[in-house]
Amino acid sequence: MVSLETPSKDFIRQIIDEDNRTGKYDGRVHTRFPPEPNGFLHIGHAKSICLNFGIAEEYGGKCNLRFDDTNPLKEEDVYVKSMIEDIKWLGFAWEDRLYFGSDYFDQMYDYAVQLTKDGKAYVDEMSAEEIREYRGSVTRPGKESRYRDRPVEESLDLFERMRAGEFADGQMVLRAKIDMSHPNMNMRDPVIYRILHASHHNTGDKWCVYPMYDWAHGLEDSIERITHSICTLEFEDHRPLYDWFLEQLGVYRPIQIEFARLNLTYTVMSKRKLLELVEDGHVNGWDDPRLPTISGMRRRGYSPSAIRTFCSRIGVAKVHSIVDFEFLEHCLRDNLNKTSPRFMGVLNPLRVVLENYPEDKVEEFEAINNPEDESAGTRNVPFSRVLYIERDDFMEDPPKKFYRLAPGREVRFRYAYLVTCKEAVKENGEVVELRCTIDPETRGGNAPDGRKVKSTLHWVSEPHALDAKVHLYDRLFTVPDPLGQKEADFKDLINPDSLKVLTSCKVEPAVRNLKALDRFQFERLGYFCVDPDTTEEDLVLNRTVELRDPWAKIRKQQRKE
RNA sequence: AGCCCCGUGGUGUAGAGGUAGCAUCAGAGACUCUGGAUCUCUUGGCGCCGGUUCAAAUCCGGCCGGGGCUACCA
Repeated sequence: MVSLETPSKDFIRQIIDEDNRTGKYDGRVHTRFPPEPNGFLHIGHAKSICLNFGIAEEYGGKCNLRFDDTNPLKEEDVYVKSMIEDIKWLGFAWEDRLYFGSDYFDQMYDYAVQLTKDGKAYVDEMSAEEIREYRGSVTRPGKESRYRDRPVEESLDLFERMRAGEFADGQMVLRAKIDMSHPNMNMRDPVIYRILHASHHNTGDKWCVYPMYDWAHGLEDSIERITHSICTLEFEDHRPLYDWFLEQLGVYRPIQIEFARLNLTYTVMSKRKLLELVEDGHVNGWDDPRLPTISGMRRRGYSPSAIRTFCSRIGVAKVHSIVDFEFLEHCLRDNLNKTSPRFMGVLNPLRVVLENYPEDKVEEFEAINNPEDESAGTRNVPFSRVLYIERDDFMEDPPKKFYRLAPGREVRFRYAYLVTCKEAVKENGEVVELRCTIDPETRGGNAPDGRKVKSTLHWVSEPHALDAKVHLYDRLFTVPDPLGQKEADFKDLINPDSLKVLTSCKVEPAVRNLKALDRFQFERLGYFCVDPDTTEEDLVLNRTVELRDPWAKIRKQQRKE
């Protein structure tokens, strides 16, 4: 019986529940993630990875990592390596189940021979153009090839010689014999083997005939005894063929289930478009932090956990959809808030001199590393007469709702003192320095008389400050759907401010202890991570995402008014 | 034009004949040594028409709308 309190499940998990209930696969759940190693993994793949590995985990089943490498012209080992790194980083394990479609080339070939023997496949010598012509169109039935009814023995002989390398690329192909007038184009005698005199990243020069996707994929699933073969919507029309092949061969049959791929606003997800951005130099490589690639997101400072949470919370369905970028950022902040140590850093420094603070005095204040995690402990931050604060934290002529520093106003310097601004020193009309005083009674940040201040600012002590270069990243495109614009090429819609480089940032000394890719928060600014390009001399930081910032919104509105 | 898939707040999803829920976004407020976090509240939705039924987001029919399919790619 079905439990009364069935938690909400997506349609795929509902199918699996039903299959488990009826014992279709004896209660086994075995999935696979089958990328073609011809590019880099992106957040869209992460959805599929989380789905396949996630389902296996939930049902106490297994998930294979299988590289679908049936086209030697496009596939390379470097992609295999990067994909393995990315999937591991996301936190999934396939134990000893790392497979390649090419592992099964012998079996696939044998099955093709069997199909031919059964009179259900034939060698066609028509050219690619002719085959295309004969296929007909979506509204017009196709025509049968003149080679379609050649004797089985002849096809067998030709196929054997195709494999032996007697023929040139494109000279002939092996085709399934199905139905040239089938309303589903995929069933109009699909090609299952083609000649390709190309070296394969795994099998080298052993083969010069390679199986097509439709032939290979179902067999790979069948050989691995996959139960639920989960793929994206564009393979829906291929399912009848998937089933047909396995049925004709009389072999084990998984079921194919299709779901909608992930789309995100303000970015592009197709491998081809990403490649274009990389090759044309619009971004700096596949791991550019502006890209939705796993490697780019890793370098940007995304956590595996945030990505996994996102993938599970967006759900799975068959409707085409575009998820708001803001939702990804929400999942990111939610995770980073709980896990990131805090530091103070000033992006656009403004010098502050505390006139009543002794010249050579240095104090240390204890700062909380993570208010969300007591076990993160505390650290000491040095304080002295000359400090830097954020330029944005001071206004000579503050508008309504600006709570920060202004002439005559008192604010708190985090963990330190209440500070009052006495004067703004200007050069050529620009504020270059603030002269301020502290209230010595407020050491630690609280006034004995109980008076309150409206805001707390972060600061960095000038003599102790570390210099840093900071990359500020913003969305890659200026519009939510860069590919949906009729009149414009998506590359013309790239946000010119997607990357800003700040070179004179000042950060507290404790940041020195961080390693490449370490994630942290600069209080009041956002989440950052250490860029791998960081050296002993040059500290390079990447801004992952800003903190939610109500003041920025107010400011924006005020400017409009 | 043929075949296949899909229509629930702005966005992403739940619902399986009986009070349309959750999340995000947006707006308002409380709290705060991060204008962060947290907490409270508010706006907003079943594509359309008909049928079945005491009762339809749900079942049936028609329409409208969106997407996919004509590689020796995957």
